[in-house]
Amino acid sequence: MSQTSPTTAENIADSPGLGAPAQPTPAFSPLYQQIKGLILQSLQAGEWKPGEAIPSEMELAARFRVSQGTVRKAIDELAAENLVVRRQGKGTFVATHSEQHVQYRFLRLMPDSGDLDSEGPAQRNILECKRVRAPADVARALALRSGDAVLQVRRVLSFGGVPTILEDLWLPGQSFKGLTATQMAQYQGPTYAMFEVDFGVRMVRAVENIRAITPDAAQCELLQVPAGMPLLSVERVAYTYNDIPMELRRGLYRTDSHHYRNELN
Amino acid sequence: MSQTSPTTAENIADSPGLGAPAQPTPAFSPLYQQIKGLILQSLQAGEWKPGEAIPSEMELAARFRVSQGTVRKAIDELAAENLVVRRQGKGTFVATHSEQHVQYRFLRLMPDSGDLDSEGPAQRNILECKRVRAPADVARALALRSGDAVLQVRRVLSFGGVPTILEDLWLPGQSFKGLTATQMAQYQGPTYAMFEVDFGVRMVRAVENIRAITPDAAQCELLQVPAGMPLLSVERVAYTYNDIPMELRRGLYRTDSHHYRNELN
DNA sequence: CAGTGGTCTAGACCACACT
DNA sequence: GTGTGGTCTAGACCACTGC
Repeated sequence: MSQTSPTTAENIADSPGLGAPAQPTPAFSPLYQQIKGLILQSLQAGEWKPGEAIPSEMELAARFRVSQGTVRKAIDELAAENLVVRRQGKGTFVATHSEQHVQYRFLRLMPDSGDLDSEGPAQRNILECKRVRAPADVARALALRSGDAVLQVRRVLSFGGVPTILEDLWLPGQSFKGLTATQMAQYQGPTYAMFEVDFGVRMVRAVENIRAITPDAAQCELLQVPAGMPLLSVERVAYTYNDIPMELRRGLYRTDSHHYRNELN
Repeated sequence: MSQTSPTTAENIADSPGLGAPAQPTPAFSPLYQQIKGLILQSLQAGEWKPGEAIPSEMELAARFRVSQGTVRKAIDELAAENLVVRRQGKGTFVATHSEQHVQYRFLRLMPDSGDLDSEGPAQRNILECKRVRAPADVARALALRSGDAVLQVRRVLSFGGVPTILEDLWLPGQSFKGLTATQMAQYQGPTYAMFEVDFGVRMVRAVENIRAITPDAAQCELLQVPAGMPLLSVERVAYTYNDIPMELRRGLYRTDSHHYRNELN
């Protein structure tokens, strides 16, 4: 394929036999972007599970009838977005939360000295896990209808025995059928890893809105914190593939011995 | 150069005649990394000023005796780090804060609806601008010795007439000789742009530590906020090329009508 | 039109991991 | 050794900008 058609509005033929609904490709985009899109579809469709290797660059090049370099550029972007991890000599793997290397994928809280791992594993205390009808704000964040079933989990995270985070999670009832408090409590490793393994839901990005607030009496009690101590309110929406919101999380962080760290580039 | 020496520990000859102290290149790295390093040196040395175009990929390839593709990969990384901006058909330009496209380069505060620009230009009220001897904590953050001269600026930023941010800036006295309150007040556009234009200091990245705090009486007064309202404490260290810290900034943000927004990938 | 960055290819070789 | 990702090259053509 020596630079034949690609520049004008034609796109790669939808790979047949995959059962994908062949959604119409809107406009022109570079070949490697189209390849990226196709690989993305396979990731979403679960053709390769988190932690598994995807086909080699040569195989993909053959499948899509393009050169290896083009596939490479597509995978480069997927790797830059943390959807995929390259390992020299071994292959390219679907990213997963189930690896201790990336313990706290989205948690930006750090002890004032050292890092979270130096404080040992977090203790998770599940206070509640119930099925409720989504309030308006929760429904809006999760792109549901008000009143739809959602699971609500309330828990306290402690580091080194000190209660540090109080958070509520809301999850679409549809996707998280059967989630129980014991399941939340007993699973070893990141909560997002459990979502992958038990529910096939993989979070790929998140957005946080942060404020300073004064906790109410109940919140102070749960965090064993004196009344009036200001806390960090962190509202996070986490998304799966395709920008579908799959979790709303409202956390209160103690910031007297920890801080929220953000690196700006 | 058909793949001759590059893989073993040899590195590119230091480009002669540039006056650079030819600091010894430590170990092996891919060719494109070495090229990236050389371009970086030129950026640091000020061979091309912010906003200016750097030589074309072909020119750089000729200068460094490598292929255009190798230069391209080097520039790709520099662009990913926001040190350089590519513009198709025009060239590659040294990144600058002096463009309204990137108004608030490091400020993550957003109004609860809309964005900062929708609130019109921020009003800056300079309260103080004085030369002081660096306290221990400031000195540590700026990699100075305790007692070294630093400039301290205190100001209030208002959006739509509402005081929203109270912040103190500390700058190394050495690099910011002659900075005055009127200069801070009169300059149109981003403060970081003024640093570039007037002092030749370009900030390329920053790290922020965030906490919830209760302001003292003086702070409440300055922000015209009731006593006891919790505020976001944002401590930022901004770095120039080579990871040299050049600014410490301690800000207090109102988060009753705004929030700190962070996107996690 | 010429010059710039952007895309695509094809082939070579290197570094690494496994067997 | 074989297979994987990683680097490097050389050459072609496309898309955008400005003269």
